[in-house]
Amino acid sequence: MSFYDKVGKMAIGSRLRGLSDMITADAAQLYHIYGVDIHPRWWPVFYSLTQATENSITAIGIEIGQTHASVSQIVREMAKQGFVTERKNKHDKRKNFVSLTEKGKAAAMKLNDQHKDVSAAINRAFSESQYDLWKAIEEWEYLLEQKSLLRRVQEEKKKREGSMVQIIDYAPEHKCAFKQLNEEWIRQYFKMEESDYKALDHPDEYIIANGGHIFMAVYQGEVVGTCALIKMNGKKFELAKMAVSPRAQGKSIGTLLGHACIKKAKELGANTLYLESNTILKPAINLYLKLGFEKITGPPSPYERSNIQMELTL
Amino acid sequence: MSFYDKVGKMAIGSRLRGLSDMITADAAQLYHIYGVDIHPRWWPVFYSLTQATENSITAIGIEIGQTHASVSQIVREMAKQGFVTERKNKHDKRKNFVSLTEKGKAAAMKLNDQHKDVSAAINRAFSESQYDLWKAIEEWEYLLEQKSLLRRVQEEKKKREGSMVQIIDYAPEHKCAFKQLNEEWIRQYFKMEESDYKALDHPDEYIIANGGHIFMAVYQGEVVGTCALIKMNGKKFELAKMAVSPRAQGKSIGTLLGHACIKKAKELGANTLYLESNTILKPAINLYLKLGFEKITGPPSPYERSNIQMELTL
DNA sequence: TAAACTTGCGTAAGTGCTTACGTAAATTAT
DNA sequence: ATAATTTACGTAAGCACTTACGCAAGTTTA
Repeated sequence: MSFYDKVGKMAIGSRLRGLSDMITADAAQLYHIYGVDIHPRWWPVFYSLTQATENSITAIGIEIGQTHASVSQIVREMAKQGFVTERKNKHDKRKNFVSLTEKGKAAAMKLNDQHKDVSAAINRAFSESQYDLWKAIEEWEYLLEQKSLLRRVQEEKKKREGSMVQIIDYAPEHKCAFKQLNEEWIRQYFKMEESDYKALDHPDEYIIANGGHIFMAVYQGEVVGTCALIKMNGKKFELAKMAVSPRAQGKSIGTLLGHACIKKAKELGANTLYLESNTILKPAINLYLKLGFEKITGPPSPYERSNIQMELTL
Repeated sequence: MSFYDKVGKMAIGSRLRGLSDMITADAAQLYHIYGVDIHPRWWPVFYSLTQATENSITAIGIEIGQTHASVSQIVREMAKQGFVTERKNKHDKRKNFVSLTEKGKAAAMKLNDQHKDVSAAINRAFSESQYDLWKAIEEWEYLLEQKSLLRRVQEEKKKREGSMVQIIDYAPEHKCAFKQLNEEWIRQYFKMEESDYKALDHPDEYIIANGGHIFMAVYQGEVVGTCALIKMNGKKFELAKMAVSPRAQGKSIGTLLGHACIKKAKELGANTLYLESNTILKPAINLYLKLGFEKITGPPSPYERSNIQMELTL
């Protein structure tokens, strides 16, 4: 079994390149057949110069879709062989205008024939083929323009890693992790407050014994996130103490914790979920919005850092 | 209008390359995301070494479809970074066995995840697309394997040039060209004989006045080929004095002359065409066979160089 | 009107492969 | 058993581009 088959379609890049090489490979011989002693890479420049009698380096580059540096090199080589002449522009002395010499024009004539024949050969190959390579390339160019391969892979990574995250119920051995995960982000953006210590040091009493719930997110055997449901009254719970380790970000762990909390709240008979946050925590606010929370104006919060309140009706 | 559009499908090579670059462009960043500090081009070697714990340079090259030189370079770079170790083979001291170090194995683990995600992303892109790029590439690989682009272009060239060849009737001003074209090839392979001079110096008397016919092939204003029909008796004509200038070969001029002669012979009421040739003139014999002539054994020829006789029943 | 920026170009160096070539070891032929 | 060939590998250089950088000439801004 070949490498391509083993690796699968991931090798599409190499394969495209291989086919391109296959097509380009004969190019050098081709020019020989037509009796023009030029390098294949000169062709686009030749073509460009037959369209406009005179053109500047950069303009040619733009036209043929290459860099000015590449054109500059090609022109130097062509000039050495006497196919083109260079001439500084009078008005703008930076510009280097290039034009075909008589020898260049003669070669261009022959290249024109070659262009016809190559086009005909390729068109014939296209008509022989069942799958439309041209359209397929166009489609992929479009697809990758819309969303780069990098982004596509990142999405797959997130999905795969997300599926490896387990959301489990809080247990006494998580007490330390519960506090640490929260303290980490609070200290980064704000400072620890009185109410923080109450909840983080005594989750059993303040949250669970009070009819609430705590979830922990586990990734590869390590606790990397947490989120709590705190009972406010019979039908209303607060979503609080959500924290995800920075080392585990980009795995949609927040979303998973959020969904788990919403589900649990419903089970516990809640009809409303409430939360407090701060607008400088943009990714968090975005997450809450995605979960369906809406901004409200409620009673003042005991937390100093709170500057936004949100609610979700279940 | 872009260069690609102007040039048409001839640019398929560049376009393939462009797409390949587009796909490969993100590769470097990709590795960074997965926390492995390697060059993208190392990937196939990594992959190969995870399959077989230890392998030689050339064997890896064959597996991943690259040259041993390429692998040798990659391995040198990888070894410098401590991803692989090299070990001379005991039995065959030429061989250099390469294997992953612990660091290499750790990186390979991460690369495995990356492989999964990239494959998934690409497969998803394939499922989003309407035209099957993969099959299209496969088809083109096959098409070009069957008949290289070079040969395809040569065929188109022949066709185009053939269509520019005119077959005209002999006129007195062709006398010189008629002799020259024939003398050229006869002297190259054999020597001029008595009968040659008779026909070539006096085509009007020996061929035309005798009820035969002569065709001349003209390409770009120049006489580049000729062929004569010599009347043997009422119903039988000899196809003779066929000559094509070496400078005009590869344009199917022989075929065009042959067809013109066959058509004319029919018009002149012939039922049989006869010819004499020599088996060292392989392209000529092939042409005659293609025109429908078959080998016969007839009466001895007046030409020394003749060692084969052929006939075509009209 | 000087300073800051932009544009056009050339040159150098890098990229990821390849071909070409040289050397040593192993195998086969004589 | 020596010579000729093949194999395995490393190194260099080439290919067709690119990016990076520097310089000079133009243009805009303060």
